[in-house]
Amino acid sequence: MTTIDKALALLACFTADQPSQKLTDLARQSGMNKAGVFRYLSGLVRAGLLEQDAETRRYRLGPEVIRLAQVRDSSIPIRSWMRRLLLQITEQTGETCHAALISQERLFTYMVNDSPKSLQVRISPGMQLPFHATASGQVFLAFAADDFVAGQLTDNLPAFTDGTVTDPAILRSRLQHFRKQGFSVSEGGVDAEVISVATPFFDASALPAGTIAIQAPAARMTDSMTRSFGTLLCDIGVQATHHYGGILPADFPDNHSAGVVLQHHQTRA
Amino acid sequence: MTTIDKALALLACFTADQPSQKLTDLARQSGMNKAGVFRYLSGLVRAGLLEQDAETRRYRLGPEVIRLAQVRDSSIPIRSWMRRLLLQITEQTGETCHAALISQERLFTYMVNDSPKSLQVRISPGMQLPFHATASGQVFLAFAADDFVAGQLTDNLPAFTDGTVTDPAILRSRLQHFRKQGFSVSEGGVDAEVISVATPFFDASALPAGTIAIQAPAARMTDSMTRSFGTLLCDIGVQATHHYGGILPADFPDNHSAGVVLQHHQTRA
DNA sequence: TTATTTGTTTCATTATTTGAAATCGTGTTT
DNA sequence: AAACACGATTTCAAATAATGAAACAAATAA
Repeated sequence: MTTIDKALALLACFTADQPSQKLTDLARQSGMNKAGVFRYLSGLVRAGLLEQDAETRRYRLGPEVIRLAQVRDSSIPIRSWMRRLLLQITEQTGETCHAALISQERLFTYMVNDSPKSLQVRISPGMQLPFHATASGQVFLAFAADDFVAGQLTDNLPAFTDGTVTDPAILRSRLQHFRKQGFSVSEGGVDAEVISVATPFFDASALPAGTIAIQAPAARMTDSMTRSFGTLLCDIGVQATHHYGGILPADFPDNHSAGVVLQHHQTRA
Repeated sequence: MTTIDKALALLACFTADQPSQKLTDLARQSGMNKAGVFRYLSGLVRAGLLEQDAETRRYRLGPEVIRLAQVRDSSIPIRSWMRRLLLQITEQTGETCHAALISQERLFTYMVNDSPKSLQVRISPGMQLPFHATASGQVFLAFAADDFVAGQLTDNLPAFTDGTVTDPAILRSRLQHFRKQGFSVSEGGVDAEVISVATPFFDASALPAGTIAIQAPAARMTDSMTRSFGTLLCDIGVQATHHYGGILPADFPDNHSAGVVLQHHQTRA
């Protein structure tokens, strides 16, 4: 492990749940020597990736990460078309929706579009989505590489509600189904009383780059609604893939024409 | 210079003008050995801060910078209130406006709100603003620390148009004036035919954290309009400072103009 | 006050970085 | 097809920076 890896591993410790950290905690969390962590953090501060609160001495992400994100979006724009797609979803469904992106094997919410009508979901950008307990995570796995899935669907998955499925075997069989239909439906995985429907969009290797999901209170959902939400999302996912410069996997369902159900050949397990 | 400094110096090479780079260019640009640059870049790729185009082998910023920016915004939110302020400005003035932030001694555009009426300015987020040639840069310097100003107002400043002022002495006297009135006005510094008006907002040390600016075609601007734009911006800057958790410098002009609606441009244009 | 915790610096030892040159890989020219 | 050109990647002994235990400093708790 190089010096750079060790220094940058500290960056990964900053999450929406823990947006600012003490030196001692970072040292414990990363298992590195306190003096070394101090030197790494100093370097990250010099580069503007972190900044240190003058009074509490706590570290938090610095303004340079904003600049870098802007630069990335200027060459690989996602923000503008994703916003348009999410607005479109909420317009057609009236429900809250969000987009998530993958980075370093973590799926995090990137953009949220709140439903005008209800005060339902408390999703905020930057949060990490557990793969096994969210519609987004599950549909991501459904189209991910096998070894990636194996790395995620371990034993001892945490349960967030009574309804969280933690059995890898059951999850795997659901993933197969989600892959066939192109979208996932998940009820009460993290939040009881909430149904989520999600679909992936793909990168140039036909691997999922992120997901787009609708979240609605379970009370007002019916099976036919989840189906039409799923169909809508698949269509949106195809558009997102196109904007992203990606390609669809060969077996991604193409139910673009409303109501027309095509016969699918099972091309891959 | 530590290994980390050298590795992270490469990150700073990625700008809106050069969002993707070849290894050889990065080596030349940074003055480092090609083999070392390769190792650094590999580390940055492993951390997700960069990614490498599979076919062109060029490096560009990776998805992790987006996650980090989201996390930063979740603990120090700027996006939501800044958007509201910019909308407010365009609503009251009808002109394009933008916000810029400082990072690593570079001022870059963070958010742009385009005027509904015209196709004027081609500012895009992530671009670096030269301090001496933009209204934003100048008003930033007007409130910046002396040694920072000294570092920026060197001899041999580049001229972008015939109207760009490059004489440090002249610039310094303008800064004094801008500091007194709380906003800057700059005509044709980068773009001929464009007038900019800008004001800073401040961090917890009463140093400028960024700027907010209006840009309009020179043709339809009058002195009284620039004055009222400036007054509006000062008010917005005070609000931004408050949202940002900063404090105003003691001499920041407090011209209470609340309620003044800027309508004259509509009757003239 | 003294004890305790947390952040920062020191310094001899150790392991990593370094960079010129060789190699690989791909696309281009003869 | 062979030779060439160009940039990316790997190698390896020499050079240098990283390491971490312990000392120190500064803030906080008892």
